[in-house]
Amino acid sequence: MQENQISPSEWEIMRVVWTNHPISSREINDILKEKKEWKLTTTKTLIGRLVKKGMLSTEKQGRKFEYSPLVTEKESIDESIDDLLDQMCNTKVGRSIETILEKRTLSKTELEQLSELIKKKKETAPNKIYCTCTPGQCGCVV
Amino acid sequence: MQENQISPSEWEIMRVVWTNHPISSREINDILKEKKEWKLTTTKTLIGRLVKKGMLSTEKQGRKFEYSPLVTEKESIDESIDDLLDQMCNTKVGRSIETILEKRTLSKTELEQLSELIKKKKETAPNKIYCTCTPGQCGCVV
DNA sequence: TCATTAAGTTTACAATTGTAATCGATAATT
DNA sequence: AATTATCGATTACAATTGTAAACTTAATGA
Repeated sequence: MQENQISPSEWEIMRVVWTNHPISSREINDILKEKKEWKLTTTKTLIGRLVKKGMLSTEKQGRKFEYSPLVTEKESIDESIDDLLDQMCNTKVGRSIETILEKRTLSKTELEQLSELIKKKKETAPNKIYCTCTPGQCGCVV
Repeated sequence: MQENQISPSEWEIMRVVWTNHPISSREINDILKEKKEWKLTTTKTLIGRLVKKGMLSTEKQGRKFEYSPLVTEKESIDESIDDLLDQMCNTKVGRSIETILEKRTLSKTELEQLSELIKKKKETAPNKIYCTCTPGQCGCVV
């Protein structure tokens, strides 16, 4: 199936480790206590899977283990976004960004940065986006 | 687990049906022939699951069935995006959009529309985005 | 009419994921 | 030293997903 992605539950663990590391399984579990009503063993299972997937490193600290991330949060987020966008036609990406912008709140600064970036992109932007979908999977007239 | 989402393989089917409907299972399979080397039965299984999930409607047309979408492509795309963004801190959304813009090519028209939208959003944008993450799951200083 | 197609349905089976109990080793406590 | 509390590791088990064979029924062609 898919090549070693981070599942939603695993993502919860990763966020904790990205924020605090090195960190022990108990500490991870404590942090997630209210949000997810997981038993300690559940947390441990997820940690184990993340270690096996190469997402977390372990270091024996005395008798216990301390975990640290082997991938960055940005990397992982970007990958998820890519996976998502790869599922749709190129010509739908623009509209999707619009939808995000409509629904989510960004700060003035963030919007300003986006404006800048867009201005720059406009210089080299094509007049038309070409669809590369399998014929029959999108209605674009290329 | 997750509430009736569309899996990647199912998504392939949906794209075909969104583009061409009503459509029969054989036609769907023909369209996907080169992209996915699925047996006809595989296609049928996926169609069956989508019908069960309420994503496709069936209509008996003589002896065979014709399938049509019960959800729109935009709805589905937006939902996927929401699921993804919900996994991250509010304060990371802006940066994520930037990343998309950097990596994907948008047309002049699309960029123009985004500019417009951003301009409008700026009027009501806050100076700061507030993080609502579980403490310990992100490093934002709120 | 009888065999062959073709449609959908049922069954299958491994991998992934969500969730957790149990086990074995080690450390801390009494 | 004996007991208990902790760790990580192993095992468990159902739901979802990817992928497909087998089955049933109805239609079509010989």
